[in-house]
Order: sequence, then C-alpha cells, then structure tokens
Amino acid sequence: MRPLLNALPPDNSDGTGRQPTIRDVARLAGVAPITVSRVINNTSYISPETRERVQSAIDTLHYVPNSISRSLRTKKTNMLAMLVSDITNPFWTTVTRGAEDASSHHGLNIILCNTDEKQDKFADYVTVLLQKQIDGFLLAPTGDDRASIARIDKQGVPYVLIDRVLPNIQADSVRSDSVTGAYLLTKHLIELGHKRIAIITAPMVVSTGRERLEGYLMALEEAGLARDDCLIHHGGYQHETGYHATCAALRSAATRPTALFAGNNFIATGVLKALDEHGLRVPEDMSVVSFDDLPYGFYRKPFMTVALQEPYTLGYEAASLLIQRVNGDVTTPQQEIIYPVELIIRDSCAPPAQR
Amino acid sequence: MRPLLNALPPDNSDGTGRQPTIRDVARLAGVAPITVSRVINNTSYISPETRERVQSAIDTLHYVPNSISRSLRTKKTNMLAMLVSDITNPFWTTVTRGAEDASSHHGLNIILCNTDEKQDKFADYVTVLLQKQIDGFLLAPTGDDRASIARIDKQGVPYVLIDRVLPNIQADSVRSDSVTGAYLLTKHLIELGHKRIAIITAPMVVSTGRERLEGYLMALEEAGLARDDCLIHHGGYQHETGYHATCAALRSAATRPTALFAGNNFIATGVLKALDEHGLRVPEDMSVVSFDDLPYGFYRKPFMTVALQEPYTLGYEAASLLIQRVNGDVTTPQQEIIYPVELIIRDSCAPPAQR
DNA sequence: GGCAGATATGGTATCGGTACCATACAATCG
DNA sequence: CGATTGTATGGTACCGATACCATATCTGCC
Repeated sequence: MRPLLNALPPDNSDGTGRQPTIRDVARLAGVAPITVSRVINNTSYISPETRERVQSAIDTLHYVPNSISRSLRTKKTNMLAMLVSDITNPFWTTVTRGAEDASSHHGLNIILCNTDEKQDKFADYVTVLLQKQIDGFLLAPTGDDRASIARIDKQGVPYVLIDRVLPNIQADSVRSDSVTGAYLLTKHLIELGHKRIAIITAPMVVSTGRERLEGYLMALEEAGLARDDCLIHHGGYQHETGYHATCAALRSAATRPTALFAGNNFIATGVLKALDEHGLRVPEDMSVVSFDDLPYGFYRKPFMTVALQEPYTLGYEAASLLIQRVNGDVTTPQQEIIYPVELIIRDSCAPPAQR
Repeated sequence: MRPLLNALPPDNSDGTGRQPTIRDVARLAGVAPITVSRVINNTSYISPETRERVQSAIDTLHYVPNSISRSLRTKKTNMLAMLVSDITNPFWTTVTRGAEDASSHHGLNIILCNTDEKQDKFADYVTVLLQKQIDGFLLAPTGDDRASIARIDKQGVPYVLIDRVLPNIQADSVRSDSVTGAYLLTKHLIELGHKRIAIITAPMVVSTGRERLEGYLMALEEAGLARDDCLIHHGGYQHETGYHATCAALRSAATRPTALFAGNNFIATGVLKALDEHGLRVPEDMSVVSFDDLPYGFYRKPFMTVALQEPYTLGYEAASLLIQRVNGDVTTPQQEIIYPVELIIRDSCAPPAQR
C-alpha cells in the first residue's frame, strides 16, 4: 500500500483528472450509460456477460456512483432526519438506535440533529433539511414548533412525531403513556403513605411534561389529596432542574415534601445530588421515583423505582411508520401509537418518616 | 391556521402541482433564474428593487431552494461526516458538540454516524457517505480501518483523525496525550505505595488503548516494577469490559491487585459495579483511577481520580482543521495535534491496605 | 408464419440549480 | 474624450444520474 496522505488530489490514474462518472464506465465497458445504471441498481434484465464487463469497468475505474445526481433525478434522497431534544440522554440515543435499525433495513440513512430543546435550533434544522430534500422527519418537538412543522407540511414531506405531540397538530405519532406512568408512580407513593409529594418535570409546552403532571394530579385526586402548586416544579429535562428544584423544595421545613417525583432520568440525577448534599438518605429520609432508567451503571445497582418506557421500540416503530409514509402509503389512517409503561418497584421508596 | 395533516400532497396553490423551482420564482419576478440565484446566495450586485421583487416572489411561492441540484453543480454538499465509536458515551457527544459548533460557523452541517466500534459498520458508512459526496470526514477509527480510509483517500476527500490514529497512515490528526495521562495516573498510584496495579483498557488495535498501556508501562518501569501480563486486561471501552475484567482480577486472592486503572469512563462504571458487588470499598479496599470524567451527576459528587481530556476542544479543533482542508488549504503542512491531559486527584485512591 | 411476451439494450430529455461568458450602462479618471 | 472600473443582468451549457420511450432479438405456441 502506498503511504496514505489525506487531502490528496483525486486519483488521476485514468488521466481524466476527475472522478469517473457513469459515462466513463459505460465507455470502458462498451455499453450505454443507462446500462451501467441498470447494473448498479438491478432494475432490468442484464445479460451475465454485460454485467460482468460493466462490473469490471467499475472496479478498474474505482467508480463511485454519485447519489447527488441520482437524487436530483429520482427526487429521493434516501435520508431521514431525526430531531431530538438532547443527544446526551441515553433515552434519546436508544430511540435513535431503534430508528436507525428500522431504517437501515430499508436502505435509508438517518441524520441525527440535536435541538437542545431550543425552538430556533429546531427551526434552523428544518430549513436546512427541507433544502436537502430529506425524505421524511422524525420529530420530537421542543416547545411550540408548529410553525416549523407547518413548513414541512407545506413541502409535502411526511413526518412522525416521536415521544411528544403538539396540540392541534393532526399527525402520526408514537409515544409512551406518560399519563398512566405518572399515575402509577404517584399512586405507589400514596399507597406508602405519602401525602406531600413534589413533582419536578418539564414545562407545560412539552407534552410529556403536561401528561406526567396530569397523571400525578389524577392519582392525587383519586386519593382525595388536594393539589398544591408549591409542590409542582417546572424546568427542563436536565440535571440542573432536578438539583435546583430539589433545593427549593427543601428550603422550608414546614412545607417540605416527603417524596419526590422526577420527570425523567436526568432530573432524577439532580434530585439525588441535591438530597446527598443536604445529608438526606433515600429512601429513609426521602422517597424518590422517576421516569426512565438512570444511565446504565449509575449507582452501582439500579435502586430507583421508575416508570420504564421502551425507547428502542419507540424509535423502531416511529421509523417504520414514517418509512411506510415515505413509500407512499396514504391509505393507512393516521396513527396515534401509545406504548404502555411499566412500573418497576425497587428500593428508592419507603413510608414517610415520622415527624 | 388550517388543521395540519402530515403526508399531505405538496401545496398546489400555484396550480403547477409541484414544488416551485428557481425558474418559477424568476418568471413571477420578471427576471432570469440566475438573478434569483444571485439574490439567494448574495453572490453579485443586485439592485435593491430587483432584490425586493425576487424576495417577494420567493415569499409568495414559498420557494425552498433545492440544495441537491445546487450541490450537483457546485460539487459541494456543505456536509461533513463524523464517525464515532459510541454515541452513548458523553465523551463522544461532547466531541460532537465541539465539532458542530465549529462547523456551523462556516455554514456546514455534520452527519453523525455511530460505528459501534465495528469495522464493517465503519466501512458501510464510508461507502454511503462517499456516494453522498460528503465534503470531509472526521474519523475515530475503530480497529484497522485503513482499507476504508484508503477509499476516502482515493476520492480525494479530506479527512481528519480524531482521538485515535492509525499506524502507517499519514494524516491530519487531533487527539489527547494518552501516554502522559496514563503515565500520570499510574505514577500517582505508585507514589501512594501500590505495586500491583491492574489496567483495563481497549484492545491494542485502538491507538488510545495502545498508548494508555504504554504510559502505564512507562510508569511501572520508571519505578522499577516488573510488567505482569496477568494485570493487563483488554476489552472494549464499555461498561461490561470493566465489570468482567474486574471480576476476573478479583478471582484469586493471591494475585489480586491493590489498584485498578480504567481505560475510560464507561470501563470505570463497570469496575465500580463489580467492586460494589464484591463488597469492596473505594478507596479503602481498592484504589481506582480512570480516563475521562464519569457521566455528569454520576455518584452524587465527583470522587474519581481521573486524567481529564477536553473533548469539546478536540471536536472543535478537529473540525476547524478539516474545514481548512475542505476549503482547499493544501499548503499548511500535515498536523498532528496532541492536547495535554490534566490529572485531577480526588477521593478514589488511598495507600494499599495492609495484608 | 405470425404474434405475444420475455429478454436485453440504447437515445434523448430532464431533474434544478450554477459556472462561465457576455452585455450594457453609469461613474471615474488621466 | 476614450479607457477603465463598478454595477446590474441575462443566455447557454452543464453537473451526473435516471425516466421514458423505443428497438431488437429470442422463445414458445397456436
């Protein structure tokens, strides 16, 4: 192997001084360009001899088909885009993994875009991706992204909402049953005897934030417990939110809750950190529940009582549905797929301490 | 707003039944297509009146430029690809963040691809990305990916190696000083009095695995300690490797090490889990050091003694260098950029327990 | 023999932009 | 005043594939 050097000029061994095109291959093989195209894409009858001549021409020239020009003609890019809110969260990377697996079975690639829960980043990505003629979108809307979604709509590009929905948007969607999950977690705490349960979750513009609050309130109401807005904290789905909201909740001994409900795994890590700094033990001094498992390996062994989603399935099924639409299926009625969540009871909850 | 419905046919308000093109805009504005192109790209003198007429035509038609056809003509896609080994690791997501920031300043987008440390996934991505005429590659090679890299080379597409290098590959590269980092960590343990230090790291085909072993051996040699192959464990940069290797290291009380060196953060989580299951406390019963910080929020407060890299900087600088090359800079000599790592001493190490 | 259908290949136009070259007029200048 | 430079716009060809239509041979069968 010759020593490799990056940023070399293109291979000039054929003397043309540029990358070979389908015409160069055709000339060398003594056939028409369209025939080469057929060999590459297996789209028509080709005699074995021709196929072999073409293939050997491809090999000698190191021909690489140009999918840009292909896309221009076919109006398909074979690319899907996925806009997620936080790529550092294992929940989302697992969703991505599922979507990728579903896509690769169909020869589609996924462009992963991190919106950082910011509406303007969402909008910017949509702009660029529409120009790039992406075949379809998997969207986890951040706040009110309806304007961006309307633009996707206007271009006639299919999309599927994932994990989150938006009011007044009629669209295919795949998500987990946040309401029931939150209801079960809260009910579990109530059954242990807790009466002052704080919830720390995402703002109401995020549908999972709304739904988890709804499930929480449902359980309270069922148990005859009054809603107390002092116990409801809204922030982002981040570590910092969990940390600061917990500190705030602990400030006054009088109103201090006996249990904390973290809206997702990252909030839960912040909650635990704040409790630790206040010298409070889980579950002896404070019970904690959360949505989603903590990052793998977190805290030696899993000890948190959680409502488990199936992020891989979410991603896989959302992508499968999108691919159906991309392939022109408009007959299947609009889908709103909601997966059940599973309550996993571990060691982070106990009856409230006596005061 | 009309109710939104995904997978609608494209907007037909102009009666053409298809997406408007630059020619449609030109017709409506009463100018030539090239003039519209100039307005969009700001590439030539345009009178204010013309600009406004064109802009308003763009607005009425909801024209979205097609970057596929643009790329075909200009031979630029304004896309970079980044192939990383493990997208679930915060180290890599932070690298990505840095690369994205550097790229977006230049109007470039990054396609993030997860190779899962698998050579065939690496090769498959390279194939697809070359066809998509990506402008440049940021590569974290997994094992021996030289064949794939040779193909990139042959197409004349610039690339920069990031975090890892490959033997006999002359290429721009950006990475951390693994040798010194490993040397410092090991030396720290030796100075505390440890004589039996196990290292758990990546296989030798990964350059960081090689280099970290090298630094470890350097420190041993300097201290006059003999190399003991029973103390050297190779696996992947994953939680499982740390877990299983630690279990193996603990098996025999006679050969049991007094300190463990984890090759990266994920290995460290596995190490901690295994120690916990064996009822061993850190640092009282076992000292542990690691490369890279544990995931944010891990273990309440940071307590691990680590060699810190700067993943954001790595990503930012690698992308900046790549962008230079993409923009045609072939005069700057080949760069091999190595960032220092910082030894952060926390609470995971102590002198070895008396036997 | 003639015809339907399977097999195998090619010519030409086209996707939607921009490169390249050309043109025309106004302002500036020695 | 003619030449030069700056401003403003357009015509045509082309990037590298494939869609669409056409053609030719071969087989089997009535």
